[in-house]
Amino acid sequence: MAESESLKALQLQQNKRHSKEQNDSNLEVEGELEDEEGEEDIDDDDDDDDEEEEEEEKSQLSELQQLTDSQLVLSTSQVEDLRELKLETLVQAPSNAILSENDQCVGSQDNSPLETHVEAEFKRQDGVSHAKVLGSATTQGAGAQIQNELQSSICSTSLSELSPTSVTQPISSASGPTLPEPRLSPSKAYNASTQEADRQNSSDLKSLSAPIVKTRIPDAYNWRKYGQKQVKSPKGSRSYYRCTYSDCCAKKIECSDHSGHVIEIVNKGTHSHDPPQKNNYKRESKVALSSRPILSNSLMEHSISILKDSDQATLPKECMQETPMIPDKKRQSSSGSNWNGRIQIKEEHVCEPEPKRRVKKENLECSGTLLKPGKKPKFVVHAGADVGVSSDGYRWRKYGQKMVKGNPHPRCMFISSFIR
DNA sequence: ATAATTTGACCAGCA
DNA sequence: ATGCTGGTCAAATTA
Ligand SMILES: [Zn+2]
Repeated sequence: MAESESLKALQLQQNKRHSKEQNDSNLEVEGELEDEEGEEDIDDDDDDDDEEEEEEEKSQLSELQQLTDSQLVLSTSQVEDLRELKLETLVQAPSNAILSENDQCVGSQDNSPLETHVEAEFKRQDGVSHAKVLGSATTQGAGAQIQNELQSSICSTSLSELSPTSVTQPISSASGPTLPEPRLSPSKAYNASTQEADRQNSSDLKSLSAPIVKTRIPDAYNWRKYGQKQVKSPKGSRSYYRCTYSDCCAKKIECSDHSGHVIEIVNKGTHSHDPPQKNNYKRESKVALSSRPILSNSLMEHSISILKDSDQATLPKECMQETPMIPDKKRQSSSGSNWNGRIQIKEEHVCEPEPKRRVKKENLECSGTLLKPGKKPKFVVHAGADVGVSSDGYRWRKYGQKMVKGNPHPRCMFISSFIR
């Protein structure tokens, strides 16, 4: 077992190294399964040709329009809306929507293959610290944050109806106009971050009737991946993302199964800001074009389970096993594609920040004088005048200044000017 | 040149 | 103490 695992890992790595060659073969493979919808997954091979990207996107868009038109009634004149709506419409649950104000939901038909589930699980544990949770369960406003996030894929209205125990109910998603606007440009950070899973998918995915699964749940925020781990027990991987917004400490963890499908997303912490909304960028349009369809593809055949929780301790591993899929079937799938497409989204609100935080090495160095080889100690002192005695007691002379992205303030470089 | 991702190492908590 | 695991860091790599 272990051997096969490592072998797989090796292969994966090779895939990465020679992704382009791999792409070719993958394309062949995919070719068999999506003759008709093949156009949708241009993203697969667009690594090389930036130039054609746009054109392809345009054509893709028209394809999209056709597709969507066939599925539901949309005014095609509103291309913008269409782009946004694509996702939601696809995500839309069958007609038995709970939603009453389905003005927002563009006429959903039953032919959508997909269900959307909202699961809320609130386990009361020993009473402590869960008042908050319950609060958020019963009052809609408890977390604007949560609302925001949920809204991006699911109608928020149903949330208020969730019972405190554990509910799974199909709802109609698509909160069209009410969306804070969308998941837009996570694109870059995001697309890239999916690559690994994508590659896996492209090889494993064969038997799925849908095109490529770009495993990514849209949300309006930009995430940067800062870690990934292989996990054994459910066998898969876990990706760690952090919100790119400065000073925002929101994180999320994506758990994928062995074939790279995201089976669970855990949101940790709350954003200290509103979802980014940059429509003024030129690139944005492009990005939007390319990213939205991708996302929608990914969601087409999924069910999404959203699971709210305040504390991971309340959700032991059982849940992990519960959610992914029916245990019986999961094994034998020849291509590992029996994954039933359910993604669980979980909200976690940690009261106290990260008890687990690793101690910064700088601190270690400072205190313990143990220096990693090749690491230089770094000291940060308060800025003073261009020349003069700084708060560290030494005299520095400014010799440069540059702007650093993401930081409104310029970075000034100082050189020690020896005095007496 | 710059920023984002990958990936092995590291740390802390737990059994 | 030992090993395992989840989470994070950061150098190297990639885009
Ligand atoms: Zn944020």
